[in-house]
Amino acid sequence: MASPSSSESPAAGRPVRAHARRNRENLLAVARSAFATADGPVSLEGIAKQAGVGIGTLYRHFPTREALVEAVYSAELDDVTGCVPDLLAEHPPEVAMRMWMERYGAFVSTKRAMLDTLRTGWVSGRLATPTTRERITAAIGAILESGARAGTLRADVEADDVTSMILGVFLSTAAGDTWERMDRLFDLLLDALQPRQG
Amino acid sequence: MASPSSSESPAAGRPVRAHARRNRENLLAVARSAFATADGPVSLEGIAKQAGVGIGTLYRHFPTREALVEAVYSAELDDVTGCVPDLLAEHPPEVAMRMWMERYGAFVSTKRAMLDTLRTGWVSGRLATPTTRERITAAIGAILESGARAGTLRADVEADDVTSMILGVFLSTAAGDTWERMDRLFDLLLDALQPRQG
DNA sequence: ACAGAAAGCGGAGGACCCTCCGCCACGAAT
DNA sequence: ATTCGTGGCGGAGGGTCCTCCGCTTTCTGT
Repeated sequence: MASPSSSESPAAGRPVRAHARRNRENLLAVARSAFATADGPVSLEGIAKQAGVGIGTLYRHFPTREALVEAVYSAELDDVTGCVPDLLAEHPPEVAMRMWMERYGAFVSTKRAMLDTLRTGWVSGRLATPTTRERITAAIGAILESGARAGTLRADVEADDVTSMILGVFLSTAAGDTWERMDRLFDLLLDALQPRQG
Repeated sequence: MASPSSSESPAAGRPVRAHARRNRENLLAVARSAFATADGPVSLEGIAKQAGVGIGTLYRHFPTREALVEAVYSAELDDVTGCVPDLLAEHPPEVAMRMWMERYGAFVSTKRAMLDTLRTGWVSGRLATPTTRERITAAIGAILESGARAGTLRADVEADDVTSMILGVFLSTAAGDTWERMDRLFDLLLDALQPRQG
């Protein structure tokens, strides 16, 4: 459009075509806002239309609803996993763990509309997850390890199991309940992570 | 069809019409088998067709997918809740609790195809649940109370929170994982139910 | 510059979801 | 036995999901 040959970004990732990349990002942006705003179910055809592309294009970039949702979810996850070092620097591990749960919970609360899709994707393994879940598990693993060294969190728990439990809390909690209830469940979970006296 | 006047059951529940009742039961039976057998998603239109009724009839009896699923689920739940007294009679409460989780888990494993629908219904409150969930919570409550009296389970936990956690374990567990993983998660949960030493 | 290849696009199409409404037949009342 | 009211029935219809395929646009080689 502008210059004669290639002005877009010659040595970028996979999408060679410039427009393709743009479409993808556009789609992602529209989807993010749609999922964040929507109360009820979100129509993919609506997202495509709003992004000014055909439904086929949407499905080319994100082969399943799950893929799209995960892409949106994943894009904002860095804030959540990134704050672990800070938390660990400022608080003892067992406190950091609790605070991080809270943090993650707040994040997920804004993603209610995606939860079902995410669950399905994770549980079915259809979301070949070297992606999201492992990042979460890594964050938890870091806190856990730190707590194990300090002796304030038990050392014999797999981080991925804790991921499951936290995820379980989200999944079994309604959008209306939110605060108190989720807090109690997290407290319960944290009790389970105390070092065994035996 | 057989006798001239009313041979069906004159003073039964709501459905006055004999055929209506039969349709309902038929639908339920087909649905049960469909959900139990199916790998992928289950088509309601398929169920209706297989039961020899129109889709409208299915929706008349079960206004939403959730209602149908819950009806199927609920029908078999008595075995699970009913075994609590036996368990408590033969084992100390904390052991009974663990065994019951296992029992419930085995039951749910055969209901994977319904899980998403059930979750949505429960969490959204659309399934005005004087029904299923409360029966589960009552069962848990019984064990919990017995454990509190014996001093082997903590007394300061709400039964409904335990329901949530167990449900969470189911929801965050894949059909493939099943055994080991669910066991570990239940162990974790049980640790959280130990009496606090503080 | 030009032509050929193939990446990328859009939307028609088949399946399913749930709603809505006109018709049937069951059963009661006469 | 006949008639009437109404509970119950079936399926058409509008919306969404995802797949598939023919056309367009961009890039590459000469």
